[in-house]
Amino acid sequence: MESYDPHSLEAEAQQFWADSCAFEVDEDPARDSYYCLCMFPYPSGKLHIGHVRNYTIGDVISRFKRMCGLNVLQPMGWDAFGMPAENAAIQNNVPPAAWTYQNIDYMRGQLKRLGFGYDWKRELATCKPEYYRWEQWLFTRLMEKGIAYKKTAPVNWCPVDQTVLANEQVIEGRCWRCDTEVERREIAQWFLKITDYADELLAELDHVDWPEQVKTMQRNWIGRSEGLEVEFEVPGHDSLLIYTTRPDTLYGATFMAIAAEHPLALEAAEKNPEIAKFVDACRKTNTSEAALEKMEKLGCPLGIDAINPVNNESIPIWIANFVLMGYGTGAIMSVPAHDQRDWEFARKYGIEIRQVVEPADGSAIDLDAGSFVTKDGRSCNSGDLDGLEFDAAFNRISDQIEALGKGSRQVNYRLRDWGVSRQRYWGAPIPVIHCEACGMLPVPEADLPVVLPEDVEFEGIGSPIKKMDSFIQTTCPRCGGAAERETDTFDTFMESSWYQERFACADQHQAMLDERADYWTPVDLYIGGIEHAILHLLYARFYHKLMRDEGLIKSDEPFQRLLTQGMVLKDGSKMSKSKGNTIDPQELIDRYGADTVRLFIMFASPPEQTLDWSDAGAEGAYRFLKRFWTAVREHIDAGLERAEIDADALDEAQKAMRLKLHETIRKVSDDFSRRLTFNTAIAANMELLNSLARFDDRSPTGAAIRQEVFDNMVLMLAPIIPHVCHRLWRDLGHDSVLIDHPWPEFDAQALVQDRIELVIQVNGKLRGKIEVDADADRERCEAAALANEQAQRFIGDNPVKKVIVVPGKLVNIVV
RNA sequence: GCCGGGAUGGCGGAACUGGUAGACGCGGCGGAUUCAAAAUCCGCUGGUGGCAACACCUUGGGGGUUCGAGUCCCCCUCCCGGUACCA
Repeated sequence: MESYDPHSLEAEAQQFWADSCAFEVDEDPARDSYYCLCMFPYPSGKLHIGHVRNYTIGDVISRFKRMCGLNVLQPMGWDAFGMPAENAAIQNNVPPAAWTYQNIDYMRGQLKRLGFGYDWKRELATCKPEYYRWEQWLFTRLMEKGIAYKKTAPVNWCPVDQTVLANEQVIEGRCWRCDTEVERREIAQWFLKITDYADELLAELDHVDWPEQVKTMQRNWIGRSEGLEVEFEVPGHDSLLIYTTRPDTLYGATFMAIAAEHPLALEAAEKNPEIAKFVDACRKTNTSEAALEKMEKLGCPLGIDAINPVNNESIPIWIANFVLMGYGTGAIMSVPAHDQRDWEFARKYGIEIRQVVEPADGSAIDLDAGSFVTKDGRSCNSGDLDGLEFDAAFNRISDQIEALGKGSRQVNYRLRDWGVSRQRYWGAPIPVIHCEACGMLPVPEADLPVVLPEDVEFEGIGSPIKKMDSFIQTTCPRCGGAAERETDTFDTFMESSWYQERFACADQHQAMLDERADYWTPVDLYIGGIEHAILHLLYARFYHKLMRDEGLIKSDEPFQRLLTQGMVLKDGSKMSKSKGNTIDPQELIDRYGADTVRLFIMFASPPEQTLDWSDAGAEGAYRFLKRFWTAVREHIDAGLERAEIDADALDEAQKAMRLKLHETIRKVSDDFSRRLTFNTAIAANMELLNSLARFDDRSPTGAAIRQEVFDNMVLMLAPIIPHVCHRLWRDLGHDSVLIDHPWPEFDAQALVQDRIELVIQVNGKLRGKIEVDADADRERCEAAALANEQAQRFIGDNPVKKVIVVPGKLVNIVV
């Protein structure tokens, strides 16, 4: 008998798909399309096991949808710009472009070896000018619309390396390369006004078929709030503008806090060395929110007071290290009695804590123990707000402030505008020219793309184009005089925000998108890691709306349905190169073949669940494939005569075998289409094979049932283990092409049962099982249960209080 | 800190709508086959007690709702992801 040889049969199947261009698809208005997209990889070197999981899920669903008759598009490309290429360049003296293209070639080979059904003619890499030129083009349009604008924002600065650091490059407040304490620096950067779209981004979450947890995270991230903007006068200086969602607590404001970079702070620092020292110390911190929230909260009195507009009281202004200039107005009002952070700050510095909200029942609170944070109380110590509940107090004080001309009601968002400038080399150049005379100008469309020079040498750690005259020197598109190019590049989230549309028309070189984008998109199913739940998925939604408003596409949202794959962890933590715990699947592919790797990763857990990786069970997947192969081969080699199956003439064992088969088809179909739980679909097929191993009927009817089981198993498993199924389908005597064969349907008649099992419980505990006619009514089930010997034993002399019958399932006797 | 998840045998997981906890697989133990081993096949395998029939216990911890809770509610612990310049 021919033994299972995955490597040769996988090569053969892959050759067949390649020769027949099996996965190249075109727009066909007569057919329903299905666009299944997996988040494209960053070409870091080799595939890791998280990629294998992600892409196997996508391939399984794509192949399944194709068998359901849909016109399926499954493309693949490369998110090719990013920091690791620069780090590799610095370490190994290889240009980032060369390193990246080399990685792409290797990883493409790995993807092909795994048998994923991609339409490779649509392949794209975001580092190619033909791709990023359109991003540059859209950006110039956004500059003209005022959606792209420039302002200063904080970055992490290493004073020794003289370079900007990513948050990831700051380790416990220090530079990852030279261990120097990192400073915060304000520099001018480009932003996209995502806040203009905040309401739409919020509202349309209701129209997409996404996991509720992801929608919740995005809602919280956008963080819409209604509050009051209030102006506090500062005698002798510009007034302070603050925003609060708790204007009902204005009477409890006992200090103001401003950022170290605030003009008032800088002004005071010039005169007062104490303040200057504090302001300087405030800069020695990471810009990340987590770091800011967790660091010790420190303050320094400014020696200047602000006037609270509600009662004209003078309250001190403090510089606080937890207030950032870039976010909001760089100033906040502090109400220690009703905000925990303010409470801790006030206790530390001996600032007054004044209660202005009391519990609705009038009971006392202990402000020595902590702040009292609630919207379910009543105002007190607040002038004419006293006794009012939150909404009434909010409205009365807001009316008063507005009447005084000291502020107005405002809707605010936690969401901040998207900073897209990076002071790095390996990214798409920002298409802007600086002219002394004419200012900042977008690069004219005819001059696009602004091509990033790829043949560069890294001297030190900064971006090489920042000192490359041939790149920088240009002429002003308006006055024709000498001018300089912007040397910052785009955030790599820009490229990954629109590739889903570009895949629909990747060969279009006259425009960013064409009408094919409207045929394929929105993406029917987008699959990728849960770690992208906020940033990438929010930016992509925003970018889609920008393209829509530019007339490039009709739909409102890019991804109709979202499947968030759980992280693949190793020893309980996220895999990363820096931790050295990435898992290379190549060894498993070499040893067992692609089908085993695909089967094993899909069997290990359901897609959305976090998976702590261990390859200990791979042998089991390989064993199943061998058993399956051997069972089919034995059936074929036996060559027994097969009869037509006559459902009415089957014996008990034959009926039971067909019942098991059709139950399995029903379950697996549901797992594939609704639940997306491939682990249970595989388990059901394993059970089916186990049942078949015990079915040793050699009669013509038995052989026909065995053939029916194998045909259907091959069809059900084809999306997961396509290579071996491709081969077995042919060997089972079929001329058709398996990938285009319709998905099997279960035979309802085979599922009909005469007798079913009922569970008997006494007081909710399992005490026995009985068999009854499938159509037995409540009374008969109850009577049969009460008559059961086991049940009797546990009922004993106790009176039966109640009997609960769940039809078809159980009888619970309550005593 | 804040936001979102998670916790079930030695391990990965199953239990889909509140109804038999532990499907399926790994590992382990025993057996068949073999000169022997690998491979393969068959059986057993949550814990405690018991010769056994069987009983009791058990889904991170504590409380609650219910005839019945892994599943729903409240509180807590630990772990994971995100936290705007990792992608």
